[in-house]
Amino acid sequence: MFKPLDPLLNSELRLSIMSLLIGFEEASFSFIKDKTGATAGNLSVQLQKLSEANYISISKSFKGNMPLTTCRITPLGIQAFEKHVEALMSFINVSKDK
Amino acid sequence: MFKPLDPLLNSELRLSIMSLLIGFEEASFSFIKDKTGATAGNLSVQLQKLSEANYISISKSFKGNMPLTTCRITPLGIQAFEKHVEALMSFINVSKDK
DNA sequence: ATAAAGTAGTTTACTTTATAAACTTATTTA
DNA sequence: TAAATAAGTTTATAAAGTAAACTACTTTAT
Repeated sequence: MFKPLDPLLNSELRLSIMSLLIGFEEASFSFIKDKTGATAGNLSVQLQKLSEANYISISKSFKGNMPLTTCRITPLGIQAFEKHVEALMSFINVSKDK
Repeated sequence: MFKPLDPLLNSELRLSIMSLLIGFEEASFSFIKDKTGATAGNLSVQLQKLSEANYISISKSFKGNMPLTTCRITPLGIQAFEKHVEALMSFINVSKDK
């Protein structure tokens, strides 16, 4: 009846991150922080979780002298996001005969 | 950019309950338990939370000799559900200019 | 030159939330 | 009358979320 939700994506911040990366392909730590309004600490933790699941890749470099953390969504991440959206839909369209 | 999710509805089981009650108008504890596959304990706790928020109403009666807990969604619950769905949509349709 | 403020994060400690196991109360069946 | 079943609730524990404190370095002001 209901398709299972992805626990990793059933978090407002992590869903925001994934949603951003679906749209932007590539985004810096600061950009994501600004767009989501998350605290740096929380963002750091959630990015690591998504990275550990291979939903995103994180690369560290420098922009001038400043550290720059760049995030991208992976093919697995895109797949997981789409599956999660499908699952969400199963909660939204409910009819009695299903 | 992203509309805020309702913390109460951002839980798989509570969303399932609300989704069921949107479709069925009225459902017993056992029915919800069967449909969601939740344990009784977890279901009891989550129903109480939804009830405390006035998203559902719970009425206790007897069917024959057996206790019967019947749940209904309230107008506030319907409103919250619809708002939450709208918020979810904001995470699903992302375009660069928003 | 150096102190103060800002940038870009990470780690840690704490709080909240979710969940299952254990319990309660009563009923049916063997 | 003992054992199993039904319908829940309470409570203890595990997992998750979050902010505060910290690290490390850079830029700006004095």
